[in-house]
Amino acid sequence: MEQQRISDQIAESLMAKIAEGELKPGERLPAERALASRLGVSRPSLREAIQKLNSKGLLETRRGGGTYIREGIEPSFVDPLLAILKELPESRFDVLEIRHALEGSAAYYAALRSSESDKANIRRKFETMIGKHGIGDPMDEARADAEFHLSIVEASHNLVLLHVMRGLFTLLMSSISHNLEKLYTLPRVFQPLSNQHRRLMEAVLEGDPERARQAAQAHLTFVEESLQQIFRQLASNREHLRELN
Amino acid sequence: MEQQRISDQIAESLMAKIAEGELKPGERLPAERALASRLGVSRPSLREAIQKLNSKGLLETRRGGGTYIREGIEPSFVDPLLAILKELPESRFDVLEIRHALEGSAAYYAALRSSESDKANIRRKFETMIGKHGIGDPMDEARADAEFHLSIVEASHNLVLLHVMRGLFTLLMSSISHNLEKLYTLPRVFQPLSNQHRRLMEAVLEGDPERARQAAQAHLTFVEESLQQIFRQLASNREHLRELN
DNA sequence: CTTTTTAAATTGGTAATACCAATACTCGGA
DNA sequence: TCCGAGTATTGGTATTACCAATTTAAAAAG
Repeated sequence: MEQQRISDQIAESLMAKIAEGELKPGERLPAERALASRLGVSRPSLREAIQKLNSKGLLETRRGGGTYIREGIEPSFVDPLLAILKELPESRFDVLEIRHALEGSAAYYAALRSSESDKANIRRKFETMIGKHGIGDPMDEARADAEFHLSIVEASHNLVLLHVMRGLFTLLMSSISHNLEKLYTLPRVFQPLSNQHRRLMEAVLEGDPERARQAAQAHLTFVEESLQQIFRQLASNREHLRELN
Repeated sequence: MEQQRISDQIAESLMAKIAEGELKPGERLPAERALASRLGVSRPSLREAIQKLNSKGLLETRRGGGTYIREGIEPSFVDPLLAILKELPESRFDVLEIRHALEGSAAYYAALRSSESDKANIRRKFETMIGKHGIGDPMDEARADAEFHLSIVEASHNLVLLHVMRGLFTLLMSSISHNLEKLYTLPRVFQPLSNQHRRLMEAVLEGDPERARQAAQAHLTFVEESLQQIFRQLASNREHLRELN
């Protein structure tokens, strides 16, 4: 009675992989023949599954080119927001407030649920983030920072949370990208940041939920205050310029 | 130059025939082999078209039986993320975990920042929610419940938070709609819910951030546990049915 | 050495065929 | 008239082959 079409099973499994982030938007799917043999199914069955996802708008197929995962899946939460943020710069801190609430929980559940591979991934992202510092590309460093935080969110094994956080990061990146370098180049800001990241990671790796939550919240409080200072400074600079006119 | 897949052409033609009434709901489609040869296409191509319409909910296929045109015409969801998460039942509790983290903050900031009109709006939504109880439409009651919570989020004056929460509510509604009535019809569940709502509202109206946060979190904890119980009970019911076979 | 051209490899699209499994139907027997 | 077994029908899956568009890389021209 539990007889499910295998094309449905395939479609479900692919959707799960997209939802879990194993397959990222814009990425290319393996060729049909290769994927079919890897999944141990026939090519027609795989194609039926692909057509379904295609009609749902999750995939995009170009004849002779390949099958790609459609972009614009995350913006379902974010899309209307980009317009808002352009009109209302103050809402930058709205994003930080939400991160403050969410990252604490993410760290908490990550400490509880993370598998060994999750932990290895977090460590790897931490190392690359450290390695990016001082090379001179603040945007690259910011991306590595975001990926470190997202690796913790992934380890929380909450798919909805992962999607929301991804949306928030793209939002944050696009709204304060020009001010990010300040956050990474000032030594008296970077050193505490690095320490906070390390404490957060260690709490998660050791499986201490409460400490992880506190570490995440302390980190976000610091980021929030640092950005506040930077923006205040910029504002006062603008004031000075205005006086000079 | 814009070459269309013939499976798409078939799907389109079938949809047109359904729309024009040439194929009526409940009616049976010709057998795949017959229809394929009548349309002059191969069976795999026809099958791909059928799978697409199948995943859109327009057709219903029974192995060995035949393919029928579905009676109920449901509004098809366009949101890809929604489509994904609807297929993953675990995501229900993912949403609740996030609400747990976010609604506490929303209540906190609402207590700090709400204007007089915000407070009036919250009161109004609370009254309508109470008024809906016992009339017999659980879905309507659930909607009023959601609007009450959203009125508090609005009062937090965080636009990004408002958008995220709206998305989460539609997700929650669509994923547990069939189980919602249990949450509102059982008296021993409704009474505590109502009290929690009142305490949350009072804390916000009186401008007590910490109490508001605690009230929101206590409420979510209760909802989470109640839904866990309901789902566990449903699962055990299914077990019993299975034993009877 | 760079640019352009061309040919081969890769990839999705379609078709034909065979066989399996579940269902529907028919016909014979009670 | 009803019921049950057998058969035909129907959807599900796999295999194979070939076509068409694209991509890639090698080769040729500058």
